[in-house]
Amino acid sequence: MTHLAAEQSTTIQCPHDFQISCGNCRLSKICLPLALETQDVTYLNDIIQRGKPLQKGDHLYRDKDAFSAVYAVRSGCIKTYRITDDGREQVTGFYFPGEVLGMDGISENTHASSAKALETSAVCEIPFERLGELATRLPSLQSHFLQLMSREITEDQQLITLISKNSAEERVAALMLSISSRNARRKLSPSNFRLPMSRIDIGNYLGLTVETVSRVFSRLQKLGVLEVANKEIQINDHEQLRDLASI
Amino acid sequence: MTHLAAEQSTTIQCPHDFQISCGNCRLSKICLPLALETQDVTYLNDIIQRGKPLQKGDHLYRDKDAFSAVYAVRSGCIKTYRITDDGREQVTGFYFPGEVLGMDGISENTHASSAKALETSAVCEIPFERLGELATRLPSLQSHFLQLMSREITEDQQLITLISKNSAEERVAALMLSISSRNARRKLSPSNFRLPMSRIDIGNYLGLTVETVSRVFSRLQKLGVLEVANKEIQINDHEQLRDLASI
DNA sequence: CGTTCCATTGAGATGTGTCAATTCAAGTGG
DNA sequence: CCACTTGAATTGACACATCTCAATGGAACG
Repeated sequence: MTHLAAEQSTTIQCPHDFQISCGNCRLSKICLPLALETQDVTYLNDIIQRGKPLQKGDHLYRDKDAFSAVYAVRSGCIKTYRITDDGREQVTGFYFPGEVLGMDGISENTHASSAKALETSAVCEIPFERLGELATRLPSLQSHFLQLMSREITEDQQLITLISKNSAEERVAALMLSISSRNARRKLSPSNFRLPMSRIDIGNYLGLTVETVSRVFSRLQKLGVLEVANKEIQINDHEQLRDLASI
Repeated sequence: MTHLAAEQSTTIQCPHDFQISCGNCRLSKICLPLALETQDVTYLNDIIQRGKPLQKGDHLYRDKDAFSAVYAVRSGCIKTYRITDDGREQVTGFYFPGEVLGMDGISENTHASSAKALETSAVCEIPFERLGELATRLPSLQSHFLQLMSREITEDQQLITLISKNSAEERVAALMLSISSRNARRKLSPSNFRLPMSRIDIGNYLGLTVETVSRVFSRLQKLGVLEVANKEIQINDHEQLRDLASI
């Protein structure tokens, strides 16, 4: 890809670069630093650890691992999931760059879910102890972190509503719109993107079988709302898609 | 101590009493004060406001109300719900004594759901600003509050899993077990209780229709697992109920 | 003591799941 | 570089759990 080639030739803006700091990160406007003054960002930056990128399939953490940090995605995509008592998987979220995950581990000091990279991904590790200390000194950090957790709650509740009240078509349409707007937030195309997750993951997340997801995509394509070529999605008619999602 | 005893003999500890304090509240062991030292409990107690009990059907707050406080239930039961874009209701939670609600309002400074009393209920109002200030001084309060929010997240994710992976029978069984264990936590009978919510609310919460809920209750009764007399529930066989819930 | 809402039960409709077959994409080793 | 393997995605036919519609019974409350 031309985009990637350009990044590599300059060596500055590689999204997986783990030498980057919060201060010069493209994502700081939508990530944790959001509410902080320039000086305070450096305090936050100082406690953050950046390791080697995760390869596709690597785990960031696993269910029952000791909880020590929350994570901000810098590139790639992470899915979180839990295993039901009878051994099936339930996908609970997809996390894109700028989004923070791992907060479900706080209550029991143990992760309540597992997190796995859907493609090569870089994450910032934010040690929770030190974040807590810092938050007592920086009220705007405390309040922003509470907001993040609260947003996680409202998003989970939206998903509950989506799954329990909406048809297969509406669920898939809603997910496509969600991914589209999260792309827009990162200044990427809201109409053309590559899905990082499989149909299986999509179905699992939305409470549907793979077959149903596949059929819905076919139907939406026949309607001309979007074009699907394996994982490449092109949204042709946002408005109609919103109508179909009843959102 | 003697003074307290005297109080009890005269005005018997009414669960709706709004003169009660965190220090002498029966629920302090499972509620917000949980992690606090005796002295610190009084600080918390000082910022808490207790009003007149809510009557059945009264709203504690409504969707889009300005967010100013979270609430701890002291008696009765509160349901939270949101209205979907097409005007239908989605019940997102039932809150029993000792449980804290309203945290979904933090992210947007506006409540993301409505909260309504299912029966006469008393609540403690905890102004969020002052809780935040207090938390910066009492680390154990900060961490306990974060734990509360984190638990809300994991519970929502459990509900997502329940709705998207389990049959009607499993969902109803799981809810009965949840209510049973929450009763046990408050030293009430885990086998005999009165449901504060209607079948409609149960179905709505679990992503089922009223009719399906009703049929499931009938089936469970026919199996001898529990006895249902309108809202009175008696669990005869916890183990079998757990099996049916696959939990 | 009627009115109203809630709960139960039955019969039939339907959206999604299940099972199965085929095609397609990606990765691997000869 | 090609054959081979493996998993992902699509499509069809059929089954079934739950929904919808409808009727009745029961509880609660003024």
